[in-house]
Amino acid sequence: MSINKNINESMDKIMDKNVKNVINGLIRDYTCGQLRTQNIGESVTLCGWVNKNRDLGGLQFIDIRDKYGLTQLSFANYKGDLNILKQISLESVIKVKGSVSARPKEALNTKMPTGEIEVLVEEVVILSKAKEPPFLPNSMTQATEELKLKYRYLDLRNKNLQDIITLRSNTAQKVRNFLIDCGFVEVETPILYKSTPEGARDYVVPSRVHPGRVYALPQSPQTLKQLLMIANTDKYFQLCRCFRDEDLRADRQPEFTQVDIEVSFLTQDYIKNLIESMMKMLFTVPSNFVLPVMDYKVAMEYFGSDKPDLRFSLPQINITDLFATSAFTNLQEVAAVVATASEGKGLIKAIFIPKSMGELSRKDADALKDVVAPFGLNGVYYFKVAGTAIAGATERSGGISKFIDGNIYQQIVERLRKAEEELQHFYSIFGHTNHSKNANGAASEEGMWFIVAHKNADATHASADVLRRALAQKFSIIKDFYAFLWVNNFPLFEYDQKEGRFYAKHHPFTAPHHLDEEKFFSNDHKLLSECRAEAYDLVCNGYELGGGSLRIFNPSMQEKMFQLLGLSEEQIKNQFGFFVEALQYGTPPHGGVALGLDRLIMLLCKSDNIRDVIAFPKTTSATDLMAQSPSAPSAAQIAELHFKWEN
RNA sequence: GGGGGCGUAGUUAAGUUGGUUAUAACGUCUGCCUGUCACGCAGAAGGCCGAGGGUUCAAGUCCCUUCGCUCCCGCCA
Repeated sequence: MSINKNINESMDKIMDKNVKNVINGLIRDYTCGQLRTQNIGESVTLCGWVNKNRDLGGLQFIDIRDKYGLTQLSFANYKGDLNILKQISLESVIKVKGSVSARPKEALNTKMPTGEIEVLVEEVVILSKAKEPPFLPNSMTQATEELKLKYRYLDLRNKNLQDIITLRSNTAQKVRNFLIDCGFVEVETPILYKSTPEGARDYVVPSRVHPGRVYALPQSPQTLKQLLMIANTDKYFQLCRCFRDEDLRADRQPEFTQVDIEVSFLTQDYIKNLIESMMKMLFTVPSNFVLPVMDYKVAMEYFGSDKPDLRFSLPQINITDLFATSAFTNLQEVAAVVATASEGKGLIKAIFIPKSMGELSRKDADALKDVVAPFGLNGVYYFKVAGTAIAGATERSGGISKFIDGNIYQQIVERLRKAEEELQHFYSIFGHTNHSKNANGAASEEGMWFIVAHKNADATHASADVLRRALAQKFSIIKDFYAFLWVNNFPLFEYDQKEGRFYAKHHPFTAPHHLDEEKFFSNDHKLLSECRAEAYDLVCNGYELGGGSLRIFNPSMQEKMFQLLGLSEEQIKNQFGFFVEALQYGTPPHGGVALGLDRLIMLLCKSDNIRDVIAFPKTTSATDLMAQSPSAPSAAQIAELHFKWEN
C-alpha cells in the first residue's frame, strides 16, 4: 500500500493535531506513541496490544502498540517471574506500569518516534490474552482481501486504516463546519422511503405492518431535498447514506455516503464557487486555485471521457474523415459508418507520444490490445515518426505506416496542433507542455502515434480513454497533484436505441440549458438529442467526485420532461404525483450538487480502493464476509412479512 | 448477465512436460542467547493442494461443474 506515505500530507491539512479537551478517567497515562526524552524518569502506565516479542535470553523486550504508535518495553529491571512472558502472546492486550528510561546510546532507534526511550517494566497485567490470530495486522506479508474482510477488526488495528478513519471523521466535520458557516442547515431525510423508477435498482424493505408493500432505501434524497427548497429551507445539506443495488467496482459500494447540497435562488456559479472553496479547504492546492471549467463536448472530443484525468496531457484527436477512402479497409470501414437516427457513427481517434517521453517496442505496442479489448476493439494501430518536418525528412515506419501518406500525416499533425491550441487554457493551469511544437517553436514530430477505431463512437471514446491512461502510466508522466475540473453543458438526454426512447442523462428533474429551451419543447428528435442540460460534474484525477444540476421548477416543464421520457399519466401520478403537485404551490428556482464522500477520502489518502475508506465494507458481490450478510430470513420473519419465499 | 486473474501448512507464496516422502519464509511449540527493534542460532509440529465430478497405471498439475475473493464490460437517472 502506498497509502502510508501519501496520507501524511492530507492528514496535516485536515487534522487538528491537538486534542482540545482532555477528559480524565482512563486507565493509562500516555498513549503508545507519546513518550519522549522529556518524560524520562516519570512513572507511567501504558496499555496496548503486543506487537512484537523479543527475548534475547538475559534481556527481554516487548513492543506495545495502540492507534497512536509503538513503545518498547524492557524487562531488564523486572522483579517478578519472567515466565509471564510466555503467557504474553502476540496481539494480547496488556497494561504495564514502569519508569521511562533513556536507551543506551548504541541502542537508539531513529526509525521510530519513541526510539530514544523505553519503559522499564515493573508491573505487567494481561488484560486479554489473544489466541493466535489468522494474520498479524502489522505483518510484512499482507493477508488476502478475503481474510482481511472476514477479520476486519484485525485489519483495522493497522495504523494506516485507523489514520484513514480519523481522516474521514475530520473531513466530514470540516465539511459540516464549512457549510454551516456558509449558512446551510443539515436536515435528515428518511431512510425508509419510496421506490424511484428511472434510476438504479432499489434495495427494498418489507414490513410486518404492510403486507405486499415495500419501502425502498434512497438512492439519493433527490426529491426530498427539492421539497425542502419548496418548503423554504433555502440552503440544505446532509451527509447521507445512499443505497444502490447495482454491481460493484473498485470505487463503488452498494451503500455509500454523499455530501448532499441544495440551494434556492441560485445560478450555476453559486455551486461552482461553493465547491471551489470547499475543495480549497480540504485539499492541498495552490493558493490561487480555481476550478477550470470544461465543456462536456471538449472533454469527449479530446479525452473520450466526461471525467478526464488532467494530471497529464495526451489529448486525442478525431481523424475519422482522413480514412474515408483509405486502402486500409479496417479504418476505411469505420470511417464509412454514418450516423442514422438509431445508430451512432464510426470514430477513429489518435494519440501522440513524443519520443522525449519514450518509445514502445513492437511487443509492448501489440500488448495494448488487451487494454482496449473490453470495449470490443481488436487492437491498437500505431506507427512511428522519425526526423523533423522542418528538415523535410519525416520518416514513418512500423505498424500501419504504409497507409499513412504524406497528405494524411500532415493533417494529423495539424490537428494535434489545433487541439493543443484549444486546450491551451487547461495546459497552462495544469502545467502541461505542448508536444506539437518544441521550445523553439519548430515542429518536433518524432515519436509514436496510436490509433483506435470502432464503428460505434462510444467504444472508440472509451478505448481512447483507457489507452490514454495506460500510456501515461507506462511512460510515468502522471504528475502528483489534484487536477480538479468542472465539466458542464452535459446533454440532457441519452437515447436508448434498443428501447427507442430517451433517458435522462442526469435525472428527470434536471433543467434544460437556458439557451436550449426551444429545443426542449420542439418535439423534434434531432433537436432534443442536441439539447444540453444545466448539469455539471466535479472531476478530479479521472474520478467523478460529484455532480449536480439546476432543477426544473416549472410544473409544466416537469410534466413535459416526464412525457419525453415516455412516462404515462398513470406512472407520473403514482410515482411522482406528490412531487408534481408540490411544484404547483410556489417553487423557487433551485439546484444543487452531491459529492461522494468516500471518493473524496480516497483522493485525500491517495487510495485507489473504496474499501480502504470504509470501516466495514462489502465485497464485490455485496456481501459482508465478517457478519455473513445477507442471510436467510427466519421462518418467523417470512411468516410475519407475508412473504412467499422460493429457493 | 459477460470476460480476465487468483484459491497449495495458521499466514504469504514456490511447485518444471502429469511421475518418489508437496517446498520456503513468517507465525506456533521446544531449547540456547544481556541491547534487540524484520533480533540471532538449533530443532519440532503443522496439508481435504477451495469443493464436487472426470481423464489416466499415476492429478496440486489436464478436462468439466461449482463456490469464494478480485479487476473489468454491461449496469450505476
